[in-house]
Amino acid sequence: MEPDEDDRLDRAFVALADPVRRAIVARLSRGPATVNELAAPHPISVQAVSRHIHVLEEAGLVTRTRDAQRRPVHLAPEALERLTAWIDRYRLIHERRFRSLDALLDPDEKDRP
Amino acid sequence: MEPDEDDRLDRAFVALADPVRRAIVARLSRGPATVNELAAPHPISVQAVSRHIHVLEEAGLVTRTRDAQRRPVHLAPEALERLTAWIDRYRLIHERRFRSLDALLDPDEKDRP
DNA sequence: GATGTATTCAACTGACTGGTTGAATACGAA
DNA sequence: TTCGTATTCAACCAGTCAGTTGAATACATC
Repeated sequence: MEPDEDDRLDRAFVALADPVRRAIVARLSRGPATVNELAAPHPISVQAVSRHIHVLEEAGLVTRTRDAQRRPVHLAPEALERLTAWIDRYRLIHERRFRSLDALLDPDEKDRP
Repeated sequence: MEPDEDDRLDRAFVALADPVRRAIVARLSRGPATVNELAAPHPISVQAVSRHIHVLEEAGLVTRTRDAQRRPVHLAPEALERLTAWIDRYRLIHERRFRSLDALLDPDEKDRP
């Protein structure tokens, strides 16, 4: 059951922990781009960016296609959804618990927006 | 302008990149806990967990109170919101762009669920 | 086939990180 | 004051990671 589901989530969090990779994701949200295009804004070598993209790919955050010698990179929004799902899960558990605590301390306000 | 706003976001992403720290966040969503309580489920030393909590605190993901010699840790859901806000921002930009591309290629389906 | 461009592979390096153990601090209880 | 518990500080170590440069691969064009 769920062989590497946890692994994928972990890789996604690790991938977004790097500011360069987050910048790449931000750029890709506006459309696919090649490695060179993605490297241009950053003061690091193209090779380094290539490896960043590989990390994002392993995390399922991006996919790649072929176009002659180019390898355009595309955002894979499902992986981003998995991340927000994880975060929201615990955020909502916390919030729900908080509300019921409020209700406990202040029983008159049981039905509040 | 926004002195360390970026820094806070970065620390939050880095903090959640570690599975132990994510487990701590998950546990705290069900209510505050002491360092010892948080360390119990993990096969590492209490000192190590103490440092994990410190990282979470620096990222603004948790806060701490005093109770005699205990230092209960509480979840700070606003930081989690900042994370989802970042992710959703680019996820939505991507999705919006995708829809308008669809409409361009297939102009008849302008109003689809 | 030779050249140029886009990308990746390989080997190396310095910095950071997560773990350890041992000592220190803070506080309540006896 | 002494003892026990909770937590943190400090020094150390091994592994990981992001960057580098140089060589290799893949493809289009000349």
